[in-house]
Amino acid sequence: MKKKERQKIIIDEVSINRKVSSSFLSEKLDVSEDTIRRDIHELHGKGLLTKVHGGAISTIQKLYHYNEDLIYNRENKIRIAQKAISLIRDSMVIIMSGGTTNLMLAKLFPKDLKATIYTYSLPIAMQLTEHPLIETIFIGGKIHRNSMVTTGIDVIQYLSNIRADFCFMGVSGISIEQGITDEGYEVSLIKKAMINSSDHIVYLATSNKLNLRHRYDVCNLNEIDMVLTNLDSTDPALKDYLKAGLNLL
Amino acid sequence: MKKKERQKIIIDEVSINRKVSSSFLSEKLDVSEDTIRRDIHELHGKGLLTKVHGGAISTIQKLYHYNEDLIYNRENKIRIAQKAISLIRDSMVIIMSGGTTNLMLAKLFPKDLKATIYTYSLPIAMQLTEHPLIETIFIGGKIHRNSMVTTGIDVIQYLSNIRADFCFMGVSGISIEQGITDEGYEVSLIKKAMINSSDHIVYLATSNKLNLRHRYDVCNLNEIDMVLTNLDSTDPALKDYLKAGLNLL
DNA sequence: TAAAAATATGCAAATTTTTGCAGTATTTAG
DNA sequence: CTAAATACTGCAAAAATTTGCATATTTTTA
Repeated sequence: MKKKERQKIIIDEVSINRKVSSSFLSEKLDVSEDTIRRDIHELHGKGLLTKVHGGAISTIQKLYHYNEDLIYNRENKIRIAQKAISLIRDSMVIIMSGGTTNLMLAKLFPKDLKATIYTYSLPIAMQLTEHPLIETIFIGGKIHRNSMVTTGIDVIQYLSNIRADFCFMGVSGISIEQGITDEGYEVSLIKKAMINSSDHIVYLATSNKLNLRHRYDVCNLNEIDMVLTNLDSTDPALKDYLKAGLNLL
Repeated sequence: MKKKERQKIIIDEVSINRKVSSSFLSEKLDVSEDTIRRDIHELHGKGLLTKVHGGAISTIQKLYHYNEDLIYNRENKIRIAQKAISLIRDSMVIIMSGGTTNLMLAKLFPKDLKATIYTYSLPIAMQLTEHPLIETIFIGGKIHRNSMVTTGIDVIQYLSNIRADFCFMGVSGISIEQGITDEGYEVSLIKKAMINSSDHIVYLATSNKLNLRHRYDVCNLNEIDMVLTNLDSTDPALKDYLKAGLNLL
Protein backbone atom coordinates (compact mmCIF):
# COMPACT_ATOMS: atom_id res chain seq x y z
CA MET A 1 0.00 0.00 0.00
CA LYS A 2 1.34 3.36 -1.03
CA LYS A 3 2.03 5.96 1.57
CA LYS A 4 -0.51 8.51 0.37
CA GLU A 5 -3.37 6.01 0.41
CA ARG A 6 -2.39 4.76 3.77
CA GLN A 7 -2.25 8.23 5.27
CA LYS A 8 -5.69 9.02 3.91
CA ILE A 9 -7.07 5.95 5.65
CA ILE A 10 -5.36 7.00 8.87
CA ILE A 11 -7.00 10.42 8.69
CA ASP A 12 -10.40 8.85 8.05
CA GLU A 13 -10.01 6.41 10.93
CA VAL A 14 -9.06 9.18 13.29
CA SER A 15 -11.99 11.30 12.09
CA ILE A 16 -14.46 8.47 12.70
CA ASN A 17 -13.05 7.16 15.95
CA ARG A 18 -11.42 10.25 17.39
CA LYS A 19 -8.58 8.17 18.89
CA VAL A 20 -6.82 5.30 17.16
CA SER A 21 -3.91 3.16 18.28
CA SER A 22 -0.81 2.47 16.24
CA SER A 23 -1.20 -1.26 16.76
CA PHE A 24 -4.76 -1.21 15.45
CA LEU A 25 -3.71 0.69 12.35
CA SER A 26 -0.72 -1.55 11.83
CA GLU A 27 -2.97 -4.60 11.69
CA LYS A 28 -5.69 -2.95 9.69
CA LEU A 29 -3.29 -1.68 7.06
CA ASP A 30 -0.93 -4.65 7.16
CA VAL A 31 2.25 -2.64 7.72
CA SER A 32 4.68 -2.44 10.60
CA GLU A 33 4.03 -0.24 13.61
CA ASP A 34 7.16 1.64 12.69
CA THR A 35 5.58 2.66 9.42
CA ILE A 36 2.43 3.81 11.20
CA ARG A 37 4.51 5.74 13.67
CA ARG A 38 6.27 7.52 10.84
CA ASP A 39 3.01 8.29 9.11
CA ILE A 40 1.54 9.71 12.30
CA HIS A 41 4.65 11.79 12.84
CA GLU A 42 4.36 13.21 9.35
CA LEU A 43 0.63 13.90 9.56
CA HIS A 44 1.14 15.57 12.94
CA GLY A 45 3.76 17.81 11.36
CA LYS A 46 1.20 18.85 8.76
CA GLY A 47 -1.36 19.58 11.44
CA LEU A 48 -3.74 16.93 10.16
CA LEU A 49 -3.90 14.97 13.40
CA THR A 50 -2.33 15.03 16.85
CA LYS A 51 0.20 12.42 17.85
CA VAL A 52 -0.39 10.88 21.26
CA HIS A 53 1.30 8.07 23.11
CA GLY A 54 0.47 4.82 21.33
CA GLY A 55 -1.48 6.42 18.50
CA ALA A 56 -3.21 9.55 17.28
CA ILE A 57 -6.25 11.70 17.96
CA SER A 58 -8.19 13.85 15.59
CA THR A 59 -7.60 17.53 15.04
CA ILE A 60 -10.10 20.03 13.70
CA GLN A 61 -9.59 19.70 9.99
CA LYS A 62 -8.37 22.72 8.14
CA LEU A 63 -9.06 22.11 4.49
CA TYR A 64 -7.26 25.17 3.31
CA HIS A 65 -3.53 25.04 3.70
CA TYR A 66 -0.96 27.70 3.27
CA ASN A 67 1.99 26.99 1.04
CA GLU A 68 4.73 29.16 2.37
CA ASP A 69 7.27 27.89 -0.14
CA LEU A 70 5.46 29.79 -2.85
CA ILE A 71 6.04 33.20 -1.38
CA TYR A 72 8.34 35.19 -3.58
CA ASN A 73 11.09 36.94 -1.63
CA ARG A 74 10.23 34.92 1.41
CA GLU A 75 13.37 35.47 3.47
CA ASN A 76 13.04 39.22 3.06
CA LYS A 77 9.44 39.13 4.16
CA ILE A 78 10.37 37.13 7.23
CA ARG A 79 12.93 39.77 8.13
CA ILE A 80 10.36 42.54 7.81
CA ALA A 81 7.77 40.59 9.79
CA GLN A 82 10.24 40.07 12.60
CA LYS A 83 10.89 43.80 12.77
CA ALA A 84 7.14 44.40 12.91
CA ILE A 85 6.71 41.88 15.71
CA SER A 86 9.18 43.82 17.84
CA LEU A 87 6.68 46.73 17.86
CA ILE A 88 3.74 44.73 19.10
CA ARG A 89 2.52 44.39 22.67
CA ASP A 90 -0.28 42.38 24.21
CA SER A 91 -3.76 43.90 24.09
CA MET A 92 -3.07 46.12 21.10
CA VAL A 93 -5.60 46.83 18.40
CA ILE A 94 -4.13 46.39 14.94
CA ILE A 95 -5.36 46.88 11.39
CA MET A 96 -3.71 44.74 8.71
CA SER A 97 -4.04 45.45 5.01
CA GLY A 98 -3.40 42.66 2.47
CA GLY A 99 -0.32 41.19 0.81
CA THR A 100 2.15 38.45 1.49
CA THR A 101 4.37 40.39 3.87
CA ASN A 102 1.38 40.92 6.14
CA LEU A 103 0.47 37.27 5.67
CA MET A 104 3.95 36.29 6.83
CA LEU A 105 3.56 38.64 9.77
CA ALA A 106 0.25 36.99 10.68
CA LYS A 107 1.97 33.63 10.57
CA LEU A 108 4.89 34.72 12.71
CA PHE A 109 2.91 36.42 15.45
CA PRO A 110 3.79 34.73 18.74
CA LYS A 111 1.36 31.97 19.56
CA ASP A 112 0.62 33.61 22.89
CA LEU A 113 -0.02 37.07 21.47
CA LYS A 114 -3.22 38.59 22.82
CA ALA A 115 -4.55 41.25 20.47
CA THR A 116 -7.50 42.40 18.41
CA ILE A 117 -6.84 42.42 14.69
CA TYR A 118 -9.03 43.92 12.00
CA THR A 119 -8.40 42.80 8.44
CA TYR A 120 -10.14 42.69 5.08
CA SER A 121 -7.90 39.93 3.66
CA LEU A 122 -9.20 36.36 3.43
CA PRO A 123 -5.77 34.69 3.62
CA ILE A 124 -4.71 36.79 6.60
CA ALA A 125 -7.94 36.06 8.44
CA MET A 126 -7.48 32.38 7.80
CA GLN A 127 -3.93 32.49 9.07
CA LEU A 128 -5.04 34.30 12.22
CA THR A 129 -7.36 31.42 13.12
CA GLU A 130 -4.17 29.59 14.15
CA HIS A 131 -3.60 32.07 16.96
CA PRO A 132 -5.70 31.11 19.99
CA LEU A 133 -5.50 34.45 21.76
CA ILE A 134 -6.02 36.75 18.82
CA GLU A 135 -9.51 38.13 18.31
CA THR A 136 -9.87 38.55 14.56
CA ILE A 137 -12.54 40.85 13.14
CA PHE A 138 -13.12 40.48 9.45
CA ILE A 139 -14.27 43.60 7.64
CA GLY A 140 -16.96 42.44 5.24
CA GLY A 141 -17.73 43.63 1.74
CA LYS A 142 -17.52 42.56 -1.86
CA ILE A 143 -14.62 40.20 -2.52
CA HIS A 144 -11.98 41.33 -4.99
CA ARG A 145 -10.96 38.08 -6.61
CA ASN A 146 -7.27 38.48 -7.37
CA SER A 147 -6.16 40.13 -4.18
CA MET A 148 -8.68 38.27 -2.01
CA VAL A 149 -9.64 41.31 -0.03
CA THR A 150 -13.01 43.01 0.46
CA THR A 151 -13.86 46.30 -1.22
CA GLY A 152 -16.74 48.75 -1.25
CA ILE A 153 -18.28 51.50 0.81
CA ASP A 154 -19.00 48.98 3.63
CA VAL A 155 -15.30 48.59 4.26
CA ILE A 156 -14.64 52.31 4.42
CA GLN A 157 -17.62 52.88 6.66
CA TYR A 158 -16.61 50.12 9.01
CA LEU A 159 -13.07 51.46 9.24
CA SER A 160 -14.32 54.94 10.07
CA ASN A 161 -15.90 53.55 13.24
CA ILE A 162 -12.85 51.92 14.76
CA ARG A 163 -9.66 53.11 16.40
CA ALA A 164 -6.46 51.08 16.15
CA ASP A 165 -3.01 51.44 17.70
CA PHE A 166 -1.19 50.34 14.58
CA CYS A 167 -1.88 49.86 10.93
CA PHE A 168 0.47 47.48 9.11
CA MET A 169 0.23 48.40 5.48
CA GLY A 170 1.73 46.54 2.58
CA VAL A 171 1.67 45.80 -1.15
CA SER A 172 1.56 49.15 -2.89
CA GLY A 173 4.65 51.32 -3.50
CA ILE A 174 6.54 54.09 -1.76
CA SER A 175 8.54 57.01 -3.07
CA ILE A 176 9.94 60.20 -1.66
CA GLU A 177 7.81 62.55 -3.72
CA GLN A 178 4.47 60.77 -3.55
CA GLY A 179 4.62 58.75 -0.32
CA ILE A 180 2.49 55.60 -0.47
CA THR A 181 0.56 54.94 -3.67
CA ASP A 182 -1.59 52.11 -4.90
CA GLU A 183 -2.73 50.69 -8.22
CA GLY A 184 -6.47 50.71 -7.56
CA TYR A 185 -8.67 53.70 -6.79
CA GLU A 186 -10.96 51.89 -4.41
CA VAL A 187 -8.12 50.21 -2.56
CA SER A 188 -6.41 53.60 -2.19
CA LEU A 189 -9.55 54.97 -0.48
CA ILE A 190 -9.67 51.95 1.81
CA LYS A 191 -6.05 52.43 2.74
CA LYS A 192 -6.70 56.09 3.45
CA ALA A 193 -9.49 54.97 5.79
CA MET A 194 -7.14 52.51 7.50
CA ILE A 195 -4.65 55.31 8.06
CA ASN A 196 -7.31 57.65 9.43
CA SER A 197 -8.37 55.00 11.94
CA SER A 198 -4.90 54.27 13.25
CA ASP A 199 -2.60 56.03 15.67
CA HIS A 200 0.53 54.71 14.00
CA ILE A 201 1.16 53.79 10.39
CA VAL A 202 3.82 51.18 9.73
CA TYR A 203 4.59 50.52 6.11
CA LEU A 204 6.06 47.11 5.25
CA ALA A 205 8.12 47.04 2.07
CA THR A 206 10.51 44.62 0.48
CA SER A 207 13.26 46.61 -1.19
CA ASN A 208 11.79 46.11 -4.66
CA LYS A 209 8.82 48.28 -3.60
CA LEU A 210 11.02 51.26 -2.81
CA ASN A 211 10.85 54.10 -5.34
CA LEU A 212 7.84 52.51 -6.93
CA ARG A 213 4.91 54.76 -7.77
CA HIS A 214 1.35 53.91 -8.71
CA ARG A 215 -1.54 55.91 -9.98
CA TYR A 216 -3.46 56.63 -6.77
CA ASP A 217 -2.18 58.48 -3.74
CA VAL A 218 -2.69 56.92 -0.34
CA CYS A 219 -0.69 59.22 1.94
CA ASN A 220 2.38 61.46 2.16
CA LEU A 221 5.65 60.37 3.65
CA ASN A 222 5.09 62.58 6.69
CA GLU A 223 1.94 60.65 7.61
CA ILE A 224 3.92 57.42 7.98
CA ASP A 225 5.34 56.71 11.41
CA MET A 226 7.73 54.01 10.34
CA VAL A 227 8.89 52.01 7.36
CA LEU A 228 10.12 48.44 7.79
CA THR A 229 12.17 46.94 4.98
CA ASN A 230 14.37 43.90 4.68
CA LEU A 231 17.37 46.21 4.41
CA ASP A 232 19.41 47.40 7.32
CA SER A 233 18.43 50.98 8.13
CA THR A 234 21.96 52.14 7.22
CA ASP A 235 21.71 50.77 3.69
CA PRO A 236 22.50 53.36 0.97
CA ALA A 237 19.18 52.63 -0.74
CA LEU A 238 17.42 54.12 2.27
CA LYS A 239 19.52 57.28 2.49
CA ASP A 240 16.93 59.55 0.92
CA TYR A 241 14.17 58.20 3.12
CA LEU A 242 16.23 58.90 6.23
CA LYS A 243 16.97 62.37 4.92
CA ALA A 244 13.25 62.93 4.42
CA GLY A 245 12.85 62.31 8.14
CA LEU A 246 11.34 58.86 8.05
CA ASN A 247 11.74 56.35 10.87
CA LEU A 248 13.34 53.12 9.74
CA LEU A 249 14.01 49.88 11.52
CA MET B 1 18.71 18.59 -8.39
CA LYS B 2 15.61 17.28 -6.69
CA LYS B 3 12.25 17.85 -8.23
CA LYS B 4 10.83 20.04 -5.48
CA GLU B 5 13.77 22.44 -5.53
CA ARG B 6 13.68 22.64 -9.26
CA GLN B 7 9.97 23.41 -9.35
CA LYS B 8 10.41 26.17 -6.83
CA ILE B 9 13.03 27.79 -9.06
CA ILE B 10 10.69 27.48 -12.02
CA ILE B 11 7.94 29.29 -10.11
CA ASP B 12 10.35 32.03 -9.08
CA GLU B 13 11.63 32.48 -12.63
CA VAL B 14 8.11 32.73 -13.98
CA SER B 15 7.18 35.22 -11.25
CA ILE B 16 10.15 37.44 -12.10
CA ASN B 17 10.03 37.17 -15.86
CA ARG B 18 6.35 36.48 -16.51
CA LYS B 19 7.17 34.17 -19.43
CA VAL B 20 9.98 31.65 -19.50
CA SER B 21 10.98 29.15 -22.17
CA SER B 22 11.57 25.46 -21.54
CA SER B 23 14.94 25.64 -23.27
CA PHE B 24 16.10 28.48 -21.01
CA LEU B 25 15.07 26.58 -17.91
CA SER B 26 16.64 23.40 -19.19
CA GLU B 27 20.02 25.14 -19.50
CA LYS B 28 19.71 27.10 -16.30
CA LEU B 29 18.82 24.05 -14.25
CA ASP B 30 21.02 21.61 -16.16
CA VAL B 31 18.28 19.06 -16.87
CA SER B 32 16.68 17.87 -20.08
CA GLU B 33 13.86 19.78 -21.70
CA ASP B 34 11.70 16.76 -21.17
CA THR B 35 12.12 17.13 -17.43
CA ILE B 36 11.21 20.80 -17.59
CA ARG B 37 8.20 19.98 -19.69
CA ARG B 38 7.04 17.49 -17.10
CA ASP B 39 7.58 19.96 -14.30
CA ILE B 40 5.60 22.63 -16.14
CA HIS B 41 2.83 20.15 -16.81
CA GLU B 42 2.65 19.28 -13.13
CA LEU B 43 2.76 22.89 -11.92
CA HIS B 44 0.05 23.79 -14.43
CA GLY B 45 -2.10 21.02 -13.00
CA LYS B 46 -1.69 22.56 -9.56
CA GLY B 47 -2.64 25.98 -10.87
CA LEU B 48 0.73 27.46 -10.01
CA LEU B 49 1.57 28.59 -13.54
CA THR B 50 0.09 28.37 -17.02
CA LYS B 51 1.64 26.12 -19.60
CA VAL B 52 2.15 27.72 -23.03
CA HIS B 53 3.80 26.49 -26.17
CA GLY B 54 7.55 26.31 -25.53
CA GLY B 55 7.36 27.30 -21.86
CA ALA B 56 5.23 28.79 -19.14
CA ILE B 57 3.70 32.07 -18.02
CA SER B 58 2.88 33.21 -14.55
CA THR B 59 -0.46 32.87 -12.84
CA ILE B 60 -1.79 34.93 -9.96
CA GLN B 61 -0.42 33.07 -6.97
CA LYS B 62 -2.90 31.59 -4.59
CA LEU B 63 -1.03 30.79 -1.43
CA TYR B 64 -3.91 29.02 0.20
CA HIS B 65 -4.79 25.71 -1.37
CA TYR B 66 -7.71 23.48 -0.79
CA ASN B 67 -7.08 19.84 -0.05
CA GLU B 68 -10.18 18.08 -1.21
CA ASP B 69 -8.83 14.63 -0.28
CA LEU B 70 -9.30 15.52 3.35
CA ILE B 71 -13.02 15.95 3.18
CA TYR B 72 -14.69 13.21 5.15
CA ASN B 73 -17.60 11.61 3.29
CA ARG B 74 -16.51 13.33 0.14
CA GLU B 75 -18.45 11.31 -2.40
CA ASN B 76 -21.68 11.87 -0.51
CA LYS B 77 -21.07 15.58 -0.39
CA ILE B 78 -20.43 15.68 -4.11
CA ARG B 79 -23.77 13.97 -4.68
CA ILE B 80 -25.59 16.52 -2.54
CA ALA B 81 -23.79 19.42 -4.18
CA GLN B 82 -24.80 18.18 -7.62
CA LYS B 83 -28.43 18.08 -6.54
CA ALA B 84 -28.11 21.64 -5.24
CA ILE B 85 -26.59 22.80 -8.51
CA SER B 86 -29.66 21.58 -10.39
CA LEU B 87 -31.68 24.21 -8.51
CA ILE B 88 -29.54 27.15 -9.45
CA ARG B 89 -30.07 29.60 -12.28
CA ASP B 90 -28.03 32.52 -13.52
CA SER B 91 -28.52 35.85 -11.74
CA MET B 92 -29.79 34.32 -8.52
CA VAL B 93 -28.96 35.69 -5.10
CA ILE B 94 -27.82 32.98 -2.74
CA ILE B 95 -26.85 32.80 0.92
CA MET B 96 -24.44 30.02 1.90
CA SER B 97 -23.84 29.00 5.49
CA GLY B 98 -20.62 27.12 6.43
CA GLY B 99 -19.51 23.49 6.35
CA THR B 100 -17.82 21.18 3.92
CA THR B 101 -20.90 20.28 1.92
CA ASN B 102 -21.37 23.95 1.09
CA LEU B 103 -17.65 24.17 0.36
CA MET B 104 -17.98 21.31 -2.10
CA LEU B 105 -20.98 23.06 -3.64
CA ALA B 106 -18.93 26.24 -4.02
CA LYS B 107 -16.23 24.24 -5.75
CA LEU B 108 -18.63 22.51 -8.11
CA PHE B 109 -20.58 25.57 -9.22
CA PRO B 110 -20.30 25.84 -13.01
CA LYS B 111 -17.41 28.06 -14.00
CA ASP B 112 -19.80 30.19 -16.03
CA LEU B 113 -22.37 30.64 -13.26
CA LYS B 114 -23.39 34.25 -12.87
CA ALA B 115 -24.75 34.87 -9.37
CA THR B 116 -24.45 36.94 -6.23
CA ILE B 117 -23.45 34.92 -3.20
CA TYR B 118 -23.43 36.06 0.42
CA THR B 119 -21.42 34.00 2.87
CA TYR B 120 -19.84 34.29 6.29
CA SER B 121 -17.41 31.39 5.76
CA LEU B 122 -13.75 32.09 4.99
CA PRO B 123 -13.11 28.82 3.11
CA ILE B 124 -16.24 29.22 0.99
CA ALA B 125 -15.35 32.82 0.14
CA MET B 126 -11.89 31.72 -0.87
CA GLN B 127 -13.27 28.96 -3.05
CA LEU B 128 -15.66 31.39 -4.74
CA THR B 129 -12.73 33.54 -5.89
CA GLU B 130 -12.16 30.81 -8.50
CA HIS B 131 -15.47 31.64 -10.17
CA PRO B 132 -15.03 34.60 -12.50
CA LEU B 133 -18.70 35.49 -12.82
CA ILE B 134 -19.75 35.09 -9.22
CA GLU B 135 -20.01 38.26 -7.15
CA THR B 136 -19.11 37.21 -3.62
CA ILE B 137 -20.12 39.36 -0.67
CA PHE B 138 -18.48 38.44 2.57
CA ILE B 139 -20.48 39.16 5.71
CA GLY B 140 -18.00 40.58 8.20
CA GLY B 141 -17.79 40.07 11.94
CA LYS B 142 -15.74 38.38 14.58
CA ILE B 143 -14.08 35.20 13.35
CA HIS B 144 -14.97 31.97 15.09
CA ARG B 145 -11.72 30.06 14.93
CA ASN B 146 -12.74 26.43 14.58
CA SER B 147 -15.55 26.81 12.08
CA MET B 148 -13.90 29.75 10.28
CA VAL B 149 -17.09 31.72 10.04
CA THR B 150 -17.97 35.18 11.32
CA THR B 151 -20.25 35.71 14.31
CA GLY B 152 -21.78 38.59 16.20
CA ILE B 153 -24.57 41.13 15.95
CA ASP B 154 -22.99 42.57 12.78
CA VAL B 155 -23.72 39.37 10.89
CA ILE B 156 -27.35 39.26 11.99
CA GLN B 157 -27.85 42.91 11.19
CA TYR B 158 -26.29 42.56 7.78
CA LEU B 159 -28.48 39.57 6.96
CA SER B 160 -31.62 41.43 7.98
CA ASN B 161 -30.97 43.93 5.19
CA ILE B 162 -30.71 41.53 2.28
CA ARG B 163 -33.10 39.35 0.31
CA ALA B 164 -31.95 36.10 -1.25
CA ASP B 165 -33.60 33.57 -3.54
CA PHE B 166 -32.05 30.58 -1.81
CA CYS B 167 -30.29 29.78 1.38
CA PHE B 168 -28.11 26.65 1.31
CA MET B 169 -27.73 25.61 4.87
CA GLY B 170 -25.47 22.90 6.21
CA VAL B 171 -23.60 21.46 9.21
CA SER B 172 -26.08 21.28 12.05
CA GLY B 173 -28.64 18.47 12.45
CA ILE B 174 -32.19 17.71 11.42
CA SER B 175 -34.96 15.70 13.05
CA ILE B 176 -38.67 15.30 12.62
CA GLU B 177 -39.62 16.74 15.99
CA GLN B 178 -37.24 19.67 16.18
CA GLY B 179 -36.45 20.55 12.58
CA ILE B 180 -33.00 22.08 12.14
CA THR B 181 -30.93 22.54 15.27
CA ASP B 182 -27.41 23.73 15.93
CA GLU B 183 -24.77 23.34 18.62
CA GLY B 184 -24.07 27.02 19.21
CA TYR B 185 -26.52 29.67 20.39
CA GLU B 186 -25.05 32.47 18.35
CA VAL B 187 -24.79 30.38 15.19
CA SER B 188 -28.43 29.36 15.63
CA LEU B 189 -29.46 33.04 15.67
CA ILE B 190 -27.40 33.68 12.55
CA LYS B 191 -29.02 30.76 10.80
CA LYS B 192 -32.45 32.05 11.78
CA ALA B 193 -31.47 35.36 10.21
CA MET B 194 -30.34 33.58 7.03
CA ILE B 195 -33.68 31.84 6.84
CA ASN B 196 -35.62 35.07 7.39
CA SER B 197 -33.73 36.69 4.52
CA SER B 198 -34.32 33.92 2.01
CA ASP B 199 -37.26 32.94 -0.15
CA HIS B 200 -36.28 29.28 -0.19
CA ILE B 201 -34.46 27.22 2.40
CA VAL B 202 -32.52 24.24 1.14
CA TYR B 203 -30.96 22.09 3.80
CA LEU B 204 -27.91 20.02 2.79
CA ALA B 205 -27.33 16.91 4.88
CA THR B 206 -25.19 13.83 4.58
CA SER B 207 -27.16 10.89 5.95
CA ASN B 208 -25.24 10.87 9.22
CA LYS B 209 -26.82 14.22 10.07
CA LEU B 210 -30.37 12.87 9.84
CA ASN B 211 -32.13 12.39 13.17
CA LEU B 212 -29.44 14.34 14.90
CA ARG B 213 -30.52 16.95 17.39
CA HIS B 214 -28.57 19.78 18.97
CA ARG B 215 -29.28 22.16 21.77
CA TYR B 216 -30.47 25.24 19.88
CA ASP B 217 -33.47 25.46 17.53
CA VAL B 218 -32.97 27.04 14.15
CA CYS B 219 -36.29 26.33 12.43
CA ASN B 220 -39.18 23.86 12.14
CA LEU B 221 -39.45 21.30 9.40
CA ASN B 222 -42.31 23.22 7.81
CA GLU B 223 -40.06 26.23 7.22
CA ILE B 224 -37.71 24.21 5.04
CA ASP B 225 -38.49 24.11 1.35
CA MET B 226 -36.24 21.22 0.48
CA VAL B 227 -33.76 18.80 1.96
CA LEU B 228 -30.94 17.40 -0.16
CA THR B 229 -29.16 14.31 1.05
CA ASN B 230 -26.81 11.82 -0.53
CA LEU B 231 -29.58 9.22 -0.34
CA ASP B 232 -32.10 8.58 -3.05
CA SER B 233 -35.37 10.22 -2.08
CA THR B 234 -37.01 6.77 -1.95
CA ASP B 235 -34.59 5.50 0.68
CA PRO B 236 -36.30 4.03 3.78
CA ALA B 237 -34.29 6.31 6.04
CA LEU B 238 -36.18 9.25 4.54
CA LYS B 239 -39.65 7.78 4.90
CA ASP B 240 -40.61 9.82 7.96
CA TYR B 241 -39.39 13.04 6.38
CA LEU B 242 -41.51 12.41 3.31
CA LYS B 243 -44.48 11.65 5.54
CA ALA B 244 -43.90 14.92 7.35
CA GLY B 245 -44.44 16.64 4.01
CA LEU B 246 -40.86 17.57 3.23
CA ASN B 247 -39.58 18.00 -0.33
CA LEU B 248 -36.64 15.73 -1.06
CA LEU B 249 -34.42 15.41 -4.07
C1' DT C 1 10.34 -0.36 41.50
C1' DA C 2 10.63 -3.66 37.65
C1' DA C 3 8.58 -5.15 33.59
C1' DA C 4 6.15 -4.16 29.55
C1' DA C 5 5.12 -1.19 25.94
C1' DA C 6 6.21 2.46 23.04
C1' DT C 7 9.54 5.27 20.69
C1' DA C 8 13.76 6.65 18.34
C1' DT C 9 17.83 5.68 15.52
C1' DG C 10 20.61 3.65 11.97
C1' DC C 11 20.77 0.73 8.15
C1' DA C 12 20.22 -2.34 4.10
C1' DA C 13 16.76 -3.96 1.12
C1' DA C 14 12.64 -3.06 -1.27
C1' DT C 15 9.71 -0.05 -3.63
C1' DT C 16 8.47 3.97 -6.01
C1' DT C 17 9.46 7.89 -8.64
C1' DT C 18 12.09 10.42 -11.82
C1' DT C 19 14.97 11.02 -15.72
C1' DG C 20 16.98 11.06 -20.36
C1' DC C 21 16.55 8.88 -24.58
C1' DA C 22 14.55 7.30 -28.94
C1' DG C 23 10.88 7.42 -31.82
C1' DT C 24 6.54 9.45 -33.23
C1' DA C 25 3.08 13.09 -33.51
C1' DT C 26 1.74 17.89 -33.56
C1' DT C 27 2.41 22.76 -34.00
C1' DT C 28 4.64 26.80 -35.68
C1' DA C 29 7.07 29.78 -38.79
C1' DG C 30 8.58 31.08 -43.21
C1' DC D 1 3.33 23.60 -48.26
C1' DT D 2 7.77 22.14 -45.98
C1' DA D 3 11.14 22.19 -42.47
C1' DA D 4 12.11 23.07 -37.88
C1' DA D 5 10.73 23.20 -33.29
C1' DT D 6 8.05 21.45 -29.75
C1' DA D 7 5.30 17.95 -27.44
C1' DC D 8 4.03 13.24 -26.34
C1' DT D 9 4.71 8.22 -25.37
C1' DG D 10 7.06 4.19 -23.82
C1' DC D 11 10.94 2.38 -21.65
C1' DA D 12 15.15 1.09 -19.02
C1' DA D 13 18.31 3.02 -15.89
C1' DA D 14 19.16 6.06 -12.18
C1' DA D 15 17.77 8.36 -8.18
C1' DA D 16 14.94 9.06 -4.33
C1' DT D 17 12.03 7.45 -0.85
C1' DT D 18 10.04 4.06 2.06
C1' DT D 19 10.04 0.02 4.82
C1' DG D 20 11.00 -3.55 8.26
C1' DC D 21 14.40 -4.96 11.32
C1' DA D 22 17.61 -4.78 15.17
C1' DT D 23 19.01 -2.32 18.94
C1' DA D 24 18.93 1.21 22.37
C1' DT D 25 16.28 4.44 24.97
C1' DT D 26 12.26 6.36 27.08
C1' DT D 27 7.73 6.15 28.92
C1' DT D 28 3.93 3.86 30.97
C1' DT D 29 1.81 0.47 33.78
C1' DA D 30 1.02 -2.50 37.58
